[in-house]
Amino acid sequence: MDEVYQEAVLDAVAQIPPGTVSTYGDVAARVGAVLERGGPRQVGAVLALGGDAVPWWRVVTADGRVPRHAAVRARELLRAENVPLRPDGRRVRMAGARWDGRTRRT
DNA sequence: AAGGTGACTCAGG
DNA sequence: GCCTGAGCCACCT
Repeated sequence: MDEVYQEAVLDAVAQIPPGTVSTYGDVAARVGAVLERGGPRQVGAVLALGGDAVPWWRVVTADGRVPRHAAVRARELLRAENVPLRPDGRRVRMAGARWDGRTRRT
């Protein structure tokens, strides 16, 4: 199996700084830039398996919605680390919370 | 080989 | 703002 890809995704997610978020597409792009494969859906697939080991709640859809399978839980966690949410609290304010991938930890 | 499915995304109505 | 349809990548029947 594609352990390499899975590890790359989990690593990328683990590097998202607290208080910020990335989209599935962003993660897929960072991983894909190196491995030349995968896509947003693959990122989701990986998180579905071993996601509990990383801050999965910092990965949201392109329009700032949190993953539907655990939306409530995700909103709690995001709010807890001060991620800017829209007034209704149902979506993340992408303009202010989106991580650009530059402050990578080594 | 062909078709279905999904923690996705983008453009249209 | 919600629903569709098409595009997408990998995996399963």
